[in-house]
Amino acid sequence: MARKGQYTYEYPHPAVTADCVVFGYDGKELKVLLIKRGKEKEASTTAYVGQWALPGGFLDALTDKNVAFTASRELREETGLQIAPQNLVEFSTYSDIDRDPRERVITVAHYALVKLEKVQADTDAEKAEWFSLADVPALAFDHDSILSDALARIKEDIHFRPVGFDLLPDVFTLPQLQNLYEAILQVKFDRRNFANKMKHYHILDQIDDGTPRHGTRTPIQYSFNK
Amino acid sequence: MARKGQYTYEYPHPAVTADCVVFGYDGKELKVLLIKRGKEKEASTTAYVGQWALPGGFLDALTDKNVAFTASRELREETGLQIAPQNLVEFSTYSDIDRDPRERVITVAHYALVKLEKVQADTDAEKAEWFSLADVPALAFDHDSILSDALARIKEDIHFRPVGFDLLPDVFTLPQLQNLYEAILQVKFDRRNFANKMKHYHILDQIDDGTPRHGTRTPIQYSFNK
DNA sequence: CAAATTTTGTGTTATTTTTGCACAAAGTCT
DNA sequence: AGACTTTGTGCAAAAATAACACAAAATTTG
Repeated sequence: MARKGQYTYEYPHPAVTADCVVFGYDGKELKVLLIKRGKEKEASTTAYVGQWALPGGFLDALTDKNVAFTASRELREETGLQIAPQNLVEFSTYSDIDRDPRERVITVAHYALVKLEKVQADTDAEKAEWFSLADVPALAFDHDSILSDALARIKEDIHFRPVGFDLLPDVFTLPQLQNLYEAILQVKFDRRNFANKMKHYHILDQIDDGTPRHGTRTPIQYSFNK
Repeated sequence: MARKGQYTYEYPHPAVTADCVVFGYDGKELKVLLIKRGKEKEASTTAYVGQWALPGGFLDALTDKNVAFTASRELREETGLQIAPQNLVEFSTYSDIDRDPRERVITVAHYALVKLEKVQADTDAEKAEWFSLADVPALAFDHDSILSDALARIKEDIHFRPVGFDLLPDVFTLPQLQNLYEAILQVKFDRRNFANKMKHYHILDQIDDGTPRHGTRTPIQYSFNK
């Protein structure tokens, strides 16, 4: 462990952290991964003990290649999830002078989209938990703002990037895809128009098309191509 | 002035800076404001001396309310331009471990759009200069990347925010507005379609409509409403 | 186990938005 | 004076979007 007061500078330096808003989708609702603060004994983690917060932590200024790397490393340490730095999308920086009671801390916020089924087993239940958006408690620091900013950002990004790729299982149904869009955008779509639009993009491969169907309740399965 | 080695921390801290990409428009081309490094004697400004760079500087961790405030302050100090923090749009953070040869420096990049005619007189010609995008020289640090990222970001934002508001004079013409869009998006529009679309948004007030016109070369003048 | 309810797939038409295209007059340049 | 450039204007075709109903399979309910 580092000796106290080892690092000195001519001018005051802030601490820099990287936080992660990790979204998953269970087929019904959007979920976000939160950690409970203070269970781990980190010397400097003495604020907001016992409160829920976004996973994240301090940049190691000597070794972390960049803040996305910090975010990835902290996420693994705090939740067990392994998400590569290039899959963490930086969306905003939070730098208000009083946002952390301990010292000046700037945080660079990232979001990530994961296939819940694939990572749920990796989640370290001792420290981390998946919350439905409606059930998210009051969070530490300014993490409420960060979370709502992340949601707003995804609402924009969904128009340009195929968010479904990342959030849905490899095999999924059109109702699932539509439900995901509705969960993110908070709107309702007409089923026929939604299906037509998706077909028009040519990003879906129909998997099971052997059965004769017309009027059925078991939906057709699709996968994304490319 | 601060005594050397006055600020000590248990863990290494990076320096944090805020940089500004300030865009202006002269009616023909997009311009960007650059400064020449090293003319001012700042103790820590010993890298890339003599090179052009984006204006910006170190966060004062003890007094700057947030990084937008830092950006605004440094912009004023380095170029003479006064742009309020809320008019600086943060768009990305640059944190690669070797991006500054002196020490670990994280920079939070902002962009701003200004009416060139209004601010050109304020620009401190000793230190700062407006460059057409085509004439921008190689920049210090990773500022080339920052500039091109800023341009990419504006190309997206122009679809949602009326950037013309900020870049054009209070009174302007449709050809000017179209030329601005073409300069930013690097495409050509049909004059009739462009005019129709703009009219459809109902954001333009026609100023001089007393004269009988049909076929003319002096374009109609408009202003933005609201 | 029968009836009611929910869920799914499918196609056409109307509306809106976007795109492509031509000419005549005013000003500028030579 | 003539040639050239710039500006304003409108309609028609094409594309994208939005509105809309029914029949069969599966599940739930009584």
